[in-house]
Amino acid sequence: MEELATKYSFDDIEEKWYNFWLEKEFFHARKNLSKTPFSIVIPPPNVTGILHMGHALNNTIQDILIRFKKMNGFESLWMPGTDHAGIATQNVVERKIAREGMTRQQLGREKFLENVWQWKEEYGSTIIRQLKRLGCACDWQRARFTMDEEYSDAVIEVFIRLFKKGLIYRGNYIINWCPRCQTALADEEAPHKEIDGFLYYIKYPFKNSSQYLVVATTRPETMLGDTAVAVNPKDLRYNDLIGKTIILPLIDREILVIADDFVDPEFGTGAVKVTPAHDQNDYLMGKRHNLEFINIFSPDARCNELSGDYAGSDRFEARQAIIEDLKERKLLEKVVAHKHTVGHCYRCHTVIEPYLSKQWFVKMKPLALPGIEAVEKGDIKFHPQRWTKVYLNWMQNIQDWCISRQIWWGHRIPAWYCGKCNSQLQVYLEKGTGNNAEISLDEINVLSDIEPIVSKEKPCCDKCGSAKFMIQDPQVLDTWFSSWLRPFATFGWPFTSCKPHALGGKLEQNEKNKTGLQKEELKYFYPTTVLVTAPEIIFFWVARMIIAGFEFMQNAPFKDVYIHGTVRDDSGKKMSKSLGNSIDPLEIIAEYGTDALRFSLVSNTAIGQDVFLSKEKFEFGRNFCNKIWNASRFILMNLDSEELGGYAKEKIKKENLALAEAWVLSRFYSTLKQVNIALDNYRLNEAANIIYEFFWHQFCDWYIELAKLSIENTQTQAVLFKIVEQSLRLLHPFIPFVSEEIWQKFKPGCGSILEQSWPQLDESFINEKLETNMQIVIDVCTAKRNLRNENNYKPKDIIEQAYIKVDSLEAEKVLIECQDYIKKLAKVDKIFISQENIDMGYSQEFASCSTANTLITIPVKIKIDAEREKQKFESQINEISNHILRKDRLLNNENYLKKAPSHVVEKEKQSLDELKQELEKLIKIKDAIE
RNA sequence: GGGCGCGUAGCACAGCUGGUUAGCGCAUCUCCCUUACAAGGAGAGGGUCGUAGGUUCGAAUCCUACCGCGCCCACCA
Repeated sequence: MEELATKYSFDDIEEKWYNFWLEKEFFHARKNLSKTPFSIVIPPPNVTGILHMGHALNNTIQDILIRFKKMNGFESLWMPGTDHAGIATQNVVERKIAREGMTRQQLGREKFLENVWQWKEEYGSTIIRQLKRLGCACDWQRARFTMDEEYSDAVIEVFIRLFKKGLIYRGNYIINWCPRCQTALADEEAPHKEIDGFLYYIKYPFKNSSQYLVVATTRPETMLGDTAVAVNPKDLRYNDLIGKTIILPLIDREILVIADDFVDPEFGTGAVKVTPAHDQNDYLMGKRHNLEFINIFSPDARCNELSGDYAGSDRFEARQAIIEDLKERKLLEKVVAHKHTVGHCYRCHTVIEPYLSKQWFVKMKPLALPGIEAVEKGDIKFHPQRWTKVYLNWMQNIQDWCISRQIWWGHRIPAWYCGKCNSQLQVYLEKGTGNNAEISLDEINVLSDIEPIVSKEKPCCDKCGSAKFMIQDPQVLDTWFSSWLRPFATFGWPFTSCKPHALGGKLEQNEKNKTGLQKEELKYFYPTTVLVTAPEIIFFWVARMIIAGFEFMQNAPFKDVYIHGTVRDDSGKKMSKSLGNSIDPLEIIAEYGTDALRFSLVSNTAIGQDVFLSKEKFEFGRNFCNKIWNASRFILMNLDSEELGGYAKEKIKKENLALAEAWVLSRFYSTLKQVNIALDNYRLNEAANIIYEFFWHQFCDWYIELAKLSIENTQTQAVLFKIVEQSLRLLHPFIPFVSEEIWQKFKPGCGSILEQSWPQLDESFINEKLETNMQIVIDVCTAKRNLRNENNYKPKDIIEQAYIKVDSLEAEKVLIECQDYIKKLAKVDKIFISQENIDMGYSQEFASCSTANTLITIPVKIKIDAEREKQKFESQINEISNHILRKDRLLNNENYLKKAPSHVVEKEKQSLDELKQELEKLIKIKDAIE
């Protein structure tokens, strides 16, 4: 047997086993009708992503479930992949080329996209490599990227289907515009944050009058686009002003005072400036009152030619300038500090500009209905349950989804316009920019007035019949418009990519087979079993996947949704790169090992609760891995290395077992039982902690120590072998690397631990009586150790003998049988066990201590302080008397006896009896001290 | 404005549908380098479970209010 290091070293081991698993294709799942499928679709990381603690937690949870189910005989599929992450990736590449002194506009669409693809090839798999380091058992052969050809087909197909159903439309609305990314954003992509701003009170003078109306606004710069002032019709202060004309300061436009219920008389002055092109509410008011929509900004949020003297200045510069100018004209009444919420771009955090533009939308209300019903009926369950409400609330109030983005990286919208038949597009054709056209936002707005032909391939124009002048819509789709198809698009749905092509219009045979197989696999694995994700993307992704599942597959995409908590630092702040408080999982892996990271993470994660982390917490997992390593090392050292195979076969016969052996087996199987329940209910932390407790504090602390007494014995060896080998299987999903490494030493040449079956629960080993008996032994040992510690005896003060007096024949029997255990664990040479008056034998040469069934005395060479000894027992007596008092009262309570379940009462009675006995015993002992 | 979560030992957390004397880890203190493991072993101390009511035979657990902390959603300019 090779010498093993006394410290577990994870260097080299992790990569070695990961490659081994890959080579053996353990992560690859196939349709297998003899097995039940278990499948998970990974929340696809962005290609720009690097592994952070949130990923580490999310993927560890999934990996545990995947490995657990695989060992339980399921066909376990973990479908991986990455998202193209339109805006995020485009931003990264734009920054990169900016360092080279270029802009994407200078490069042009085609060249820029080449750059992005290049970047993706180079860096896009970073996160995949990192997931591998984490040990993820993903079926990498199936990895799909949202921009893969096959996947893109699904995206386009879905767009076309929804369009044909009338569920995709174009509309002119106020959308969230990010002036930095220069694209529209969905509502979910523009989270509102509270900011400290000001409320500016501005005087709006009436025409031909010295009077004015004061309006309050947080964004004075938008006044350049004002086309009315609104008051509440019920507001008596302003009633007679309705219909009057105001001269809009700075720009000298005549606007009217209108009446609208929207206006809250309580807020500000009760008079609101109305900017229909730059505010959601004002837009609606504009519609109601037929106001003019004046867009004063260009897409980069600079004032445009409609903003008079301010043209060309940035929106925030314009704000300052306008304030100054208003002050100068004595039109600024006052400025008050004011907190309000403002939308921010979820990618670059720039303040959103509400912007009137023509965009593509998905009509969500009808699509959401089956997804609402499924959750209400419980066909899809959230864990923990509370997220159900969050989901339902969003689904029931769902807004139409803005899916067009004015960026280049993404799936291009399959809408076409004929440049020949639409005179507005002539200019555009003349530019000769064709399919890779770079179209400005204004031009997009022009396009939006033209009826498109929606088609995957370039279509022929309805009017002129030619495809020659067809121009494709330059916009791309929201990344989530591809992500929401993941549970089925990853299987090749809708299976159109093997279209008849050049070769005589026939499918090649293997292509045909491939499609057939994919269809069967989709049927087999869909719906997937569980989705594991963070609360942040319930709306972005979870809800939309459910919608897509019902719309395109007529079925929910998964049955369970496990929402885990957010990873926070130990002061409760969300871990993020920008806050600089993140702990890099790769650093932890390097320092403590992957298994330590995983085990620490999981044992710290109560279901659905946020996880608070600090670096020290990872020592917990590391120490445990080391403990497992050393326990295994000890066992290996004592097994016959030539005969390892024999231990595996050795049948353990219950009737021949010594108490400790029977006990540890009983403990093992109850542990297994509890672990199974916990894992079936997604309570991973509980499962981890139960195994931890068993392995360390029962198996190692007690059984291994006792096994040393009979380590030469084959049966002891067989028990050690069995427990450690089976425990490693339980541990494997949590700590795959170290469990494999050690398991291989116990069962060399037997494949992988991952192929082994999960331990079968054999309840016949679970025996309460036996656990009680073992507890007597444990109590005695603990008491003896205690005696020594509490009196602070030095070794020389003690004569290593113990006199144990027991109060029952049964306990006596157990203790006599287990003398050797006590000698070993309590460190005594001689034991005298007797069932006699427990109060006898006090003397100043003996220290004493009582347990539930015994009184233990040990001879010491120094004199016992009788007073102290007496006090010790007195305080015990006090404590027990209090319990007795309480229980007496309880058991004398008629209502209790009537209403409490009988087993509870029985237990209570029994416990009272025991306490009374113990009290009696303690009193006797105390009285004997004198 | 609505919704959700959390306040349990110095710190960070468990405690599942209410039922023994409320637990784990870290930290602290004492002893021990006992030939698997000092990343270890043996022990100890430390909590009126945020506050106040209520329901109940019985409350950390259920209800109500309040006080703190955090998150999410919402068009109050």
